[in-house]
Amino acid sequence: MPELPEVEHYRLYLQESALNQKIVSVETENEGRMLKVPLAEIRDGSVGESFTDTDRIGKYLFLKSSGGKWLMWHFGLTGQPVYYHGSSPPPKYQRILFRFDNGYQLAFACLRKFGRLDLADDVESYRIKNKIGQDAMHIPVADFVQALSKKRIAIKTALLQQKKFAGVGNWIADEMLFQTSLHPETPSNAHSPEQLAALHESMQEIIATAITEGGKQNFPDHYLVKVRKDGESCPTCETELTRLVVGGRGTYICDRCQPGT
DNA sequence: CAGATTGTTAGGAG
DNA sequence: ACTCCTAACAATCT
Repeated sequence: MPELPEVEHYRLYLQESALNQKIVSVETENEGRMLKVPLAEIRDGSVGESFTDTDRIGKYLFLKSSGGKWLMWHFGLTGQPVYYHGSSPPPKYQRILFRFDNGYQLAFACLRKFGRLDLADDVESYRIKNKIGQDAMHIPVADFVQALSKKRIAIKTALLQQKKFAGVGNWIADEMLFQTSLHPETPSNAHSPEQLAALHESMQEIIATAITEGGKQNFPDHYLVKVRKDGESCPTCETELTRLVVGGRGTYICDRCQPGT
């Protein structure tokens, strides 16, 4: 669920709620699997400090600590930050908790525990070390075209890889291919530069729309995402949608609008 | 109840 | 060393 636009919302949410309050503790109950470094290191970088800034690359969110380190949050499939007052009940599936000295707390809630918390010296070195690509919102069209021209794998699988550019997830990839009338199983390198440029433009448009619109109900009617499920029909031609599995992920297409080669 | 869901990665094959 | 593919991960919903 949390793809680039949702993580951007999380970033703005934290920017406006969780900054500039002294952190008094970090707690977790047996959720070591969500920590990529020992809890003691997270505590060392946080307790007694406060968060002073936010950043984001693709689906990776960063919170700067006044101690100098950055905390990296990755939300996996079901993760969510929740800022709330300690007198309120905790959110469901709270896994990791930061307490502030003003009585408020910041939870990493995560139903399926695929979320991850990590420490970084700085955002750019973390990006390089972990081989995360440029943010999908900011990658120049030439770099985008070049990245996809080299791969033999299915275009949809290529779009989901975070190493060339980061932030595209399952529904955005389907939406991009639908809007450009491309078939998800066509080899990435079988596309013309013009087709790839169109894909880039569609990616920018979808991400920008998703960030400003927020909820999926507010997307324009011609978007696939509004009807992206079994039994629904194509917003353009009303053909019933087809479900495929591409690279192990559920994929919806319109056979008529996206015929492939 | 079997199967799908979602993002990422470890592991293995070529 | 590289590219590509699959399965695994957790927990819930259909």
